[in-house]
Amino acid sequence: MGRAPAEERPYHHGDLRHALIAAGRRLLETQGPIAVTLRGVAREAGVSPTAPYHHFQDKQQLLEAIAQEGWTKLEAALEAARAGAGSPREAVNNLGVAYVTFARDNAPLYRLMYDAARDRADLPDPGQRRTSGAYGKVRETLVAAGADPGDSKQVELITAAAWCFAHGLAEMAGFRQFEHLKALCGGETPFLGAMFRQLGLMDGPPVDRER
Amino acid sequence: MGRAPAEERPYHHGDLRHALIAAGRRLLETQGPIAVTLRGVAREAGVSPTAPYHHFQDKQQLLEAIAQEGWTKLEAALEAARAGAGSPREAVNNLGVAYVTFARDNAPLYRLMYDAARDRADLPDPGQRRTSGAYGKVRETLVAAGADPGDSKQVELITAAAWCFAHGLAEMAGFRQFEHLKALCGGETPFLGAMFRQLGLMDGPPVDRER
DNA sequence: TGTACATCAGTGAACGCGCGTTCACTGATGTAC
DNA sequence: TGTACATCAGTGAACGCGCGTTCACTGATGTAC
Repeated sequence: MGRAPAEERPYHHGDLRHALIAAGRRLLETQGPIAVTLRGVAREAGVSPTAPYHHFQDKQQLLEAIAQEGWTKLEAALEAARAGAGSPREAVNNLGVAYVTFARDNAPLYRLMYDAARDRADLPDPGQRRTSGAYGKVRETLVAAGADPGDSKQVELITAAAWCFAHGLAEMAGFRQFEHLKALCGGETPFLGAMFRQLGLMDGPPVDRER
Repeated sequence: MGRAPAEERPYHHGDLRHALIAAGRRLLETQGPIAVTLRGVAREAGVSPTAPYHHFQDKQQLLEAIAQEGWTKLEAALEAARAGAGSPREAVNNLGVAYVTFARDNAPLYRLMYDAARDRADLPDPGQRRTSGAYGKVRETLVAAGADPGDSKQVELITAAAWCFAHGLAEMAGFRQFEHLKALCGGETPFLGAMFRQLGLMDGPPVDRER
C-alpha cells in the first residue's frame, strides 16, 4: 500500500504534510477530483486514515493546501515563461501560452485551485500582494509591454481582461469543438497565439521598456 | 416535505420528470452542487428515493437533464438580449452582458452546465448545429456586426475568442478582487462593457491582426 | 552521562451518516374485446 | 358498456459502500536536570 516497503518506513514519517499534498495531487491527476478524500489521500500516502489530522484541521484545509501549492507552481511556470522572452511583447505572449499550458497539463489541479478560491470568493494572491503573485506578474508584464502605468484604471482593466481571457481559454481549449480551429491554425500553440491576438493586447504602439 | 399537501397529490404525478429537474435546480441554487443527489432531488420533489429511476437511467442522466435545461435557458436569455438591440454593434455588447449576467444569476447551474459538458469533452450545441444554439447565436451576431463571413477562419477565431472571454469573465466576476475595479467603472454593467471593449470586437470592423 | 517525563506523530477500532442502486410490491391507468 | 388484463408510475425496505471524524491508545523523540 505504501510507497515504500513497510519495514523501511520509520514510524515517524519526517515530512508527512508534504507527502499528503503530493499524494492528493497524484490522486487528483490519476483518479479525478472525487477521489481526493481524506481517507483516500492517507491511503495513497501509505498512512492510517487519521494521520492527516496531525497536519490539517480537516479535509477542507488539506484541499486548500493542495490548491495553494498549485498556485505556487503556476507562478513558477509564469515566471519561467516571462524570463525566457526576448522582448516585453514576447513576454506577454509567452505568459498567456504558459498559463493555458499549465491549466491543460494540470487540469484537475487547476480546477481545484479555482474551486478553493471560489469558496473564499478570493483569488489567492492578487489584490493583496500587488507585485508578487501570478496576477501581479501579469500586470507587471503588461506594463512593461506598453500599458500606461499612469492610468491605473486602464492597467487594471487590461490585466483583468488578460486574466479572464486566459482563464476562459484554458477551460475551453479542451473541448472537441475547437479541434477544427486548432487544425486550421496549424496546431495548439499557433492556435493559442492567434487567440491571444484577438485580445489585441500586443497591437498597441511599439513601446519598448527594457528593464 | 412535498410541495403540496399529500392528500391533494395524486398517486401519479403527471410530470415528474420536469418536477425532478426543477427540484434539482432548486437544490442547486439553495444548497449548492453537493446537495444535488438522487435521493435529495427525490426528497425535494416530495417523492420516494426510487421514483426518479422511472424517468432517468441513473444520477448522471438526471444531472445532464438539469444541465441541458440550463443551456436552453441561456439560449433564451441570449436571444432576448440580441432581439432588444438597436444595432448589430449593440447586439454584440448585449449578448456579452447577458451571458455574464446569466452566469452570475445562476452560478451553480452555470457550473453544472460546464461540468456536464466537460465530461463529454463537448459543448452541448456548437459545432454540430452551426446556426442554432447559444454558440451559433454569438457567431451570427458577430458576423452581423461586421466580421467577414467569407473568412471563415477569422469568424471562428473571433467567435471562439468572444466565447472564451465571456466565460472567463463570468467565472471571475464574482471574485472580490474585481470589486475595486467595478467601483472605478461605476458599477457592474459599465465594468462589463469596459471589459468587453478590451476585446476590441466592437471597435471597428475586424482588422487583419496578423503582423 | 543517564534518566524521567512531556510532547509529538502515528495507529486502529468505531461512530453515524447519506449515498446510489436493487428488489419485490402496489396502486392507477389505458385498452381490447 | 363492462370487464379482464397489460402496462405504467409510484412505494418502501434493504443492500453495501466509503466517507469524515472521534477516541483512546502507543511508539518515537526531545529535553531538563
